[in-house]
Amino acid sequence: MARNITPKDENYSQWYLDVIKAAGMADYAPVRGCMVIRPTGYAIWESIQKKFDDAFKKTGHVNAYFPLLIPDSFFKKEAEHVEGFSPELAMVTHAGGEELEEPFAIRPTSETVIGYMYSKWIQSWRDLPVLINQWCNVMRWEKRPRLFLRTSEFLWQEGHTAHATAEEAQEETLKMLGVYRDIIENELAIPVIAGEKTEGERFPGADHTYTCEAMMSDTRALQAGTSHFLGQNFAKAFEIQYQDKEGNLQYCWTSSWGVSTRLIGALIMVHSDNDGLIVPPNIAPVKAVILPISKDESVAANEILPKAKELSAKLDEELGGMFTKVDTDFHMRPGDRFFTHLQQGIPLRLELGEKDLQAGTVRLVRRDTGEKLDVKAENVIPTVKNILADIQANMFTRAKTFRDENTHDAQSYDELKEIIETKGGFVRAYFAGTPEDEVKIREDTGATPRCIVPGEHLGKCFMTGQDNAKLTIFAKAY
RNA sequence: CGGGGCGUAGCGCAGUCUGGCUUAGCGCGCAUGGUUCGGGUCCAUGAGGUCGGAGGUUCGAAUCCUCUCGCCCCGACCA
Repeated sequence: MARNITPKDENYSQWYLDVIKAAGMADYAPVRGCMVIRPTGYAIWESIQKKFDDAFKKTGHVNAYFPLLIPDSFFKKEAEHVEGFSPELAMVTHAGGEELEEPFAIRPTSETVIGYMYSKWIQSWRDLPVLINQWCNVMRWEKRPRLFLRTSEFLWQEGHTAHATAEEAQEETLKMLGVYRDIIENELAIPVIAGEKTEGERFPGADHTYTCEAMMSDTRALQAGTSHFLGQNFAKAFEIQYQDKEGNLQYCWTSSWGVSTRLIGALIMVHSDNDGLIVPPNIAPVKAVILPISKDESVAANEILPKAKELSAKLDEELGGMFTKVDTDFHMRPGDRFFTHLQQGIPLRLELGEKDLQAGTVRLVRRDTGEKLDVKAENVIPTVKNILADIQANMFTRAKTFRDENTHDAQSYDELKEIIETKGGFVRAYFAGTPEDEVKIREDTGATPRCIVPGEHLGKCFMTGQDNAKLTIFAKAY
């Protein structure tokens, strides 16, 4: 058992912070609510970034960059957007030693400035669609920050698209939701429910908001990615207009979608254990670590190390990239070296010691299950490939089983309250209430509607009693 | 912003009530040497502090008083 990590069931929040610290992923910055993402954490972000970026490019998007500072007045152009964001804006009021005539907001999201630019760029139906993404940092002055989950500044991508028709924009919104779902499930091994948000949980300025909703290992919910159909709200606010084939001036239909470094928080809370971080092989910057082990440092360095390097090179070639690492910290005892890699979440450890050399084997140890396996040297490469695939699948299945076991149905409001209070987790119930009802539910139970279950699931609303209410997931959320 | 707590070595803390017995300690970590070595060895030696800051009381302040800065937790808030 790791001695530097508080057990989950003792204090979940502390466990989460301890895992981050033990893995060396992040540290607090001198500015309140801000964090430094350290190399181990940043490598995971780069790995996640690459998966998404490749998928965006495949679906026809291109990257661009818009400025960090946005004129304050831009936030006043879309009524709901103002209301949603002004409380958490950070402003630049002085520059060059003088007070600015108009303060600049540090972007909390870029719909406004991108809308402004799109209105200049888009003239004709021939200019559409515009499919642009940007990777950047944003700032939202949150009252209660939490590493990776809610920091004042965070890294993310925001896609912003403009289309000629509502149908096309809606299709784009759902397509990107699907891309998110695919990557979060198949690469991050986090099962999600990809559904629409209720009115009260909608993005300020959107007509429809969709989410990938995940369950953490304490059964609370986390929004892991969102995609918004913005209708013509921003097009009208920023006059994003084009001439159609008939020569008529039309407003565009826009969408926006984003995932952030919050996904790293999700990764930690879904998969990790009391020994520390666990990263799925598809995301792990280092998929396997090879440890030459010997009582005699010179034997380790001169006799075993070359074999370890050879094995590493072969594996990298077979796995298609630099994905293994050889541990040369011979001055450390094996136990210390094991823990270092364990806590960094490296999926697989290959031990190459004198005993293994004599037996002609390599010992493989899985991070996810702790299972140990002695494999004949000639079978190491195919076995590693199989085990990595198995770890990936196992992590997803394990998370999905956990989520399903902690999902319950409620027929009435009383039942919903009771489940939230006693069992927690996701509660499915038919709901057709107003945003005011959502507030009441939150005040009564602490839970909020996370999303509407996709598909046609209709029934009688537990709150209003009306028919054709949609099956909705309620949970306490981060 | 309301309620509570805390600032002493890189981290976690004791000492503060009852000022002097501390040259400000302890654990972890770190450095060096030895020992050990397949899931966090053991031992020795050592480096590391303007006790958050300013002012005051006193022969004497980490300790008492005043002011001030910051952080954490709970609540409110959080597309």
